[in-house]
Amino acid sequence: MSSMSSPTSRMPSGERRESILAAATAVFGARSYAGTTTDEVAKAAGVSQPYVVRMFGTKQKLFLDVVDRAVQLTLSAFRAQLEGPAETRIERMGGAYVGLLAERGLLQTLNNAFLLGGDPEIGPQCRRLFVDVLHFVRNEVGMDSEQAFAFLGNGMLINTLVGLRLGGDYDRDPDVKDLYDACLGGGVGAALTLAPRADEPW
Amino acid sequence: MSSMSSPTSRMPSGERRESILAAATAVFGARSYAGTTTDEVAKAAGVSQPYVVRMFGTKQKLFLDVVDRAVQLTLSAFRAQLEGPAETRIERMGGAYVGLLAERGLLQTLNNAFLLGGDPEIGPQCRRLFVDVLHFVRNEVGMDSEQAFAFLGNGMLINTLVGLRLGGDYDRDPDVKDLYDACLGGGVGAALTLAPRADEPW
DNA sequence: GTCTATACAAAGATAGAC
DNA sequence: GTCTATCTTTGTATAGAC
Repeated sequence: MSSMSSPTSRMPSGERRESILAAATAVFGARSYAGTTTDEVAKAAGVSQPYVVRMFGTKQKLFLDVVDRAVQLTLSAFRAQLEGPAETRIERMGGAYVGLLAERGLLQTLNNAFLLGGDPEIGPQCRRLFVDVLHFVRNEVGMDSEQAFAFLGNGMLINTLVGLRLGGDYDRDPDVKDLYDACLGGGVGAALTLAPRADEPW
Repeated sequence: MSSMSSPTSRMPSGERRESILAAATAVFGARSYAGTTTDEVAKAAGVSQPYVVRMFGTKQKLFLDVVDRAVQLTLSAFRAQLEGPAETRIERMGGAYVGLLAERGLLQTLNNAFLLGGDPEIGPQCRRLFVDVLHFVRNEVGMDSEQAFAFLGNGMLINTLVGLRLGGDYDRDPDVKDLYDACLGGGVGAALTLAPRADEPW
């Protein structure tokens, strides 16, 4: 077995790329875009810092790739719910959204991205991706304007609860409990299990 | 007239403090917590960088003061709508929320704060403040669990649209238009006028 | 109350070896 | 494909003058 430091065991570039993207999603989600260091991403992925930069060019490009992947994963999760009875479609999509919590940092990374509209390079891509999601729910899922509004608002509130790491207050504050229940319906249990706790790094 | 550089015209410490907090709100809202430099805050406030640090101790304390002020301003805006007919109260509160866009960066700063739940110092205070708002709408305004859920989700979606700076797409994309209309009701006009554009620094 | 000068640490990116 | 070493810039915070 090769020594742990120095050349981390070789890996096909596609797999390595995916594992760095997943690690970066966790770190960006917990620390924000600017608050993330390429070194922390590297450590989380088990590679060296210069290697991360070398593979993605710049931290900014890495972030853009992470955000794009996050949106594609989200759309895939939604698309998987298109088959099946239309009456419960939106509810199933909500469940799929909660399932995305299994991808550490994904929802929080999206919310972070959605705050960077003022950045000349990041802003335009984030707007495009958000509009992609909007077009998907309106045109492919067939939601009307009111449904899309409610669905997206629900999603953003879930992101907030997750980003705040408010789950620890669920059984300490009845108002918090009510909000979680209204927001997550049957998915509360999954959300509380999957979401990061206040004291976890991510 | 005293020269523009060197001792900026003296100002009572309370006023200076408030003007730095307002400037910092704009910068934090546009650049996130980690992405903000104390120097940029200083420039926006028209004072020197060391002076900002000296007045607030650390960048972190400055941020905590900014976030606290943002929540207090929000609660004040809501409280001002408590008098008047109960039937339209929630709607009026929504209007008051849009009015907060006049305070540059306030809504975006809040959303940024709500993503920092994993920070050992910032997280606990942000949870407390969010729960304060929740308690206010439930107990002082008297919203039921469903109303609070819808109201807060609506708010978070507004924050997202503002942070993304999606207003420029309002009359370019019918789906975006519908979303703005559903989300902001009669307040669309105000929102589009008050929110920062994609190319503005804040 | 406010500034200039500066010390010191952190982090992105590059060069080049294996 | 992956690492070590390092250059360079930036940014927080301190010291001390006015």
